[in-house]
Amino acid sequence: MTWTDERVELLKKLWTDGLSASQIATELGGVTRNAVIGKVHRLSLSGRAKPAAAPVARARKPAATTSNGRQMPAASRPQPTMQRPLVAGNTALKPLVQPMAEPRRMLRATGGDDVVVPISLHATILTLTEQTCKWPIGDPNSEDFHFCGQRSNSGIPYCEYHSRIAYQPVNDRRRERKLVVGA
DNA sequence: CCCTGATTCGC
DNA sequence: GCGAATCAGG
Repeated sequence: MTWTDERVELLKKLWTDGLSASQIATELGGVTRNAVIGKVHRLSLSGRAKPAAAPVARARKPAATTSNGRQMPAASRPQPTMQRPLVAGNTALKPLVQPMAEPRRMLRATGGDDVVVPISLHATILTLTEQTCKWPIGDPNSEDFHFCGQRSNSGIPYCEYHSRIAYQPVNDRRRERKLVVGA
């Protein structure tokens, strides 16, 4: 993938909007979060709103050699200054995607299994990753719409509970259960 | 373990 | 310039 003007612009927008590098990478497609971060640095738009933040000097690896046989010219490495960083990292000011706190609900299946439905984490489309439950909750047309957001096993789009609903065995004859889903 | 951004350096 | 590897940290 190449960094076209459009992609760079989108990157800038999403980054300043406070999205994480991995989220931006997903949004852009064809790039990893490392690529995004690298580009962000090259564009010099790293510190997302941290006017007076002291630069954080990071010492990397003490090791002198890597598997490639790289040698670190330790003498030429920039030395840490005496400055005491006020804050490390810029994650703190990252704007919350969800301003509204929703009362959490517990739902139960009504079939008698007495299975507890996971608490909704109010995940949005941008919050979802490879291993967050993508079970939709609520009316997609509503502001309140969100996803389950529970951790799911690798490669499985739903959490344990919602997998059961999603992948009900077809052979279980007359096992129909009216399930209260969504909110 | 999942995630976050930061950094280095071979390409 | 690019981004994988690797780091430190939550």
